[in-house]
Amino acid sequence: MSLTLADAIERHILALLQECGQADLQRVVLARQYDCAPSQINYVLATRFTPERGFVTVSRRGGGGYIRIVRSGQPELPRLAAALRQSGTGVAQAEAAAIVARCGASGWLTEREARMLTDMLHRDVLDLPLPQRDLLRARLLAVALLSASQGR
Amino acid sequence: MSLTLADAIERHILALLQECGQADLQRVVLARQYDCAPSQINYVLATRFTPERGFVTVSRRGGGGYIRIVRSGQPELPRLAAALRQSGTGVAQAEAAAIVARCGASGWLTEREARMLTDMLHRDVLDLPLPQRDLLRARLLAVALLSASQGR
DNA sequence: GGGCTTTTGACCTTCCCTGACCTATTATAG
DNA sequence: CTATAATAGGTCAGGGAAGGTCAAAAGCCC
Repeated sequence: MSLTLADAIERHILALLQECGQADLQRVVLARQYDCAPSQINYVLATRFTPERGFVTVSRRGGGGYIRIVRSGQPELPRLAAALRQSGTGVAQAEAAAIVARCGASGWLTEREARMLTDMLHRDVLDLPLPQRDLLRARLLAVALLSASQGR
Repeated sequence: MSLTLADAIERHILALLQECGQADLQRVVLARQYDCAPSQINYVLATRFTPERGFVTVSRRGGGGYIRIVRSGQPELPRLAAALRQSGTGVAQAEAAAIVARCGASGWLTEREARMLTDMLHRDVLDLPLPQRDLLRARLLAVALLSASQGR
């Protein structure tokens, strides 16, 4: 559909990232290339290259200034998954729900993903006697979080 | 046999779908073409291109906004969930993966959701003896699909 | 007339893009 | 060394361009 300016710039930056795994650019230069206001670049960064979408940006002002965009893995989720796995202990329904809710609130999971997980981990669904039920829940949750952290 | 405006617009969109399997349109443009209120387009979408009838619509607002309608030949999520539940029988891993993949391909699930489900439903994760394992997988999948269908 | 579907219009939310102004960093003149 | 100029990025409010919602009016068919 009709490519907006923001979309075009997004692609440009994504292409750079594809090439080198990191995109260095100068705001005014890119703005001139696309014949737009420099702040448009900030708009693209703010709406498309957010931490929530797995990017971090660093920049420097003044002479020789630049903007650098890099893909950031999502360390939180793998770390959480590892913690769950290591503990080797089970996870109660309420505990799981709290973890999922926190991940949702901080943007690591979408609202829909959070809802799916919460529903799936309900005791009536797992339907096992108690020591095993919580263990299964822990495994499922760990796998889900790990899986969610793989790319986007 | 009176052809209402809504019917005409429905045919128009169906024709577009026939051509390319996907219909992209701009609301105001189509409204002008049929000399009607823009919200009339929404009415047609809401009454004729519903998930129940096998369509998904996505849209973007603001400059460069558009509406996209795609046919998803795949069974609707709640229906699938109900089928899984009713059958009362288990679901093998390969079967589950295929279902999830189809849902992903037709846009009912995001790529990430599909990956999460596939991973969660792996036999090593469920880790139960065989009649129960497939039954648990069926329950999990049904709940997940149902949950995913609950709004966006 | 009663109950359905269709159609419209007023109002809302979201997204794009810019311009004016601000802050940080470096270069340079005195 | 310090003050100032030059350079570069950051922020924010606001206007315009879409699409979304909802209730009320208008048709239509018993």
